[in-house]
Amino acid sequence: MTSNTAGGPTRRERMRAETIAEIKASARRQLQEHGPSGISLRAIAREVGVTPAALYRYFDSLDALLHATCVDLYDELIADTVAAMDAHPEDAHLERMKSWIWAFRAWAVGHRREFELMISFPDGKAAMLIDGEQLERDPDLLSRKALEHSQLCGREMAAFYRKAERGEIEANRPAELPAMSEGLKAELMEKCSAFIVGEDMPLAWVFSFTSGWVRVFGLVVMEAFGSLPVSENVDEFYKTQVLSMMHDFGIEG
Amino acid sequence: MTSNTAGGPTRRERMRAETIAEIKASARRQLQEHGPSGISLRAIAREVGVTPAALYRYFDSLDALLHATCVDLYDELIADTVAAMDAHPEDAHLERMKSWIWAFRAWAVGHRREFELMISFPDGKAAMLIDGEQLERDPDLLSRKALEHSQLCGREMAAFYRKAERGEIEANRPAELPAMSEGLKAELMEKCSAFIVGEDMPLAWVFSFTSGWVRVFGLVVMEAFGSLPVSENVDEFYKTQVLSMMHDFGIEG
DNA sequence: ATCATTTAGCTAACGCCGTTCACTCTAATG
DNA sequence: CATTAGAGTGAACGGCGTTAGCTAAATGAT
Repeated sequence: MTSNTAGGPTRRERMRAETIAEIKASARRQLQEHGPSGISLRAIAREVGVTPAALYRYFDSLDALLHATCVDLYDELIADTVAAMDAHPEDAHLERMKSWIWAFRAWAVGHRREFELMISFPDGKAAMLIDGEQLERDPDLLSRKALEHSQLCGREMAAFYRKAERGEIEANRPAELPAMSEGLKAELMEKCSAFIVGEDMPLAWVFSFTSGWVRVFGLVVMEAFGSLPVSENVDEFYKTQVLSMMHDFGIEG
Repeated sequence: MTSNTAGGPTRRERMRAETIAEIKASARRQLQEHGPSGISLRAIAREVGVTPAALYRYFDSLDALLHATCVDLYDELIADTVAAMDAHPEDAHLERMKSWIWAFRAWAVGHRREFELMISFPDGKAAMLIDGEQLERDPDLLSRKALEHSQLCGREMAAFYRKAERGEIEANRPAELPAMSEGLKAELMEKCSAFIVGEDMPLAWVFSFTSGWVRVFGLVVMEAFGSLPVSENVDEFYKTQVLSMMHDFGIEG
């Protein structure tokens, strides 16, 4: 057996978990100080007080450690976002969506180095079948985490739509939908059923949601990487952008 | 004297330029194959057929080489964009702006690795005064290149506005402007006078232009980094986004 | 044509880096 | 208590960016 009589984690397991946490913390520190490419296995070992080789008992490679760090960062972003959203009542969907945006922005700008790592971490494919045996590093885990993050907003959107449909809140029809092929319509509906789990909103809502998602992403990336053409009044600029997006949904205020 | 009697470049200068080109080409190849962090000075030296140390006769450091490469990439992007825009007559501002978007997108998606380098290259500050002597690496050169790129679009926008103002083309007032402080208004006008050189457009146009710029940037980054929620019908999705942006300017079609 | 100077390139070395392998010691297991 | 699995070590390999000192060739001036 791998666990003791009490069923809890073994002493060894606790020690191991603690070491892993220490390693990750050190990696994180280096990430913040020297950027994604400045993370050094040997430096981590030095900081943890251990031989470089010892780290291989915990991670298959530096890449694996980076991947794990990346996953942690997503979890952190998601936790922060959830906390921000939960500052508003469950049915204040609009406010919760705004909080989602603000939390995303705050996190990305406050953790530029981390955000850089998350955005540019080599996608999929990197992990493949080797001798028919699946690697530990799940290629899609990161995409799934990113999806999980966006779903936080998608869910609110869906709930908002439902309420509007029932006439419980004021919302006009989203702005006029551009003409598009059946193919694009289908793909939008399909891909966005991933964002907005189990709900089917009309195409106009899905389209506006996707457009908004692109706009927010653009804002956040530009600000984090320093190419936003507004710097002193960024907060307010975001607000005007949010207003403009809400307008697309036929919502004012 | 450093040049011969004919006034043209010396034999040595020609050789030197050729070698530099060779080095850059090799760096570029490695960038495409192994990504920004996979560029190795020693590998370049190997490929060029020279000792690693020899490269220091041409670039102060690997970082300097990367910086130079980055500048070249911007020039390439700008050249491509200009060529695409020039496929339309000088006064077809709308078409030229669309071409700008398409060229940007095509370049970024067709050169993901390069785009990654350009976006994440450490900004400013890196180059500072050393012993009161300016370094060769100009910290703002990259920002200026990025500006140059966006100005290509800004100029068309300004020209379009001028024509619309003169009543030579149909264009309604841009959509209603969200309320904003004098501070933001001033900053928008100021920062965007950088995009739209020498012209002063009304705030509503400047705001819509900036919003559109953010949207395009979001689209391009998301597609290049694989987080765009549309994949099969991307072309068409871009078109709908462009239509939606044009709508913000009060333009249909 | 000769000499001095500039310049491109070399070799060798330094101190980093990620990774592997064989080994030891210690702590948990049966 | 004997066995075993796990954590850790030390040494090595090849690769990296960078520096210093040297050589030889091309250049420019006399």
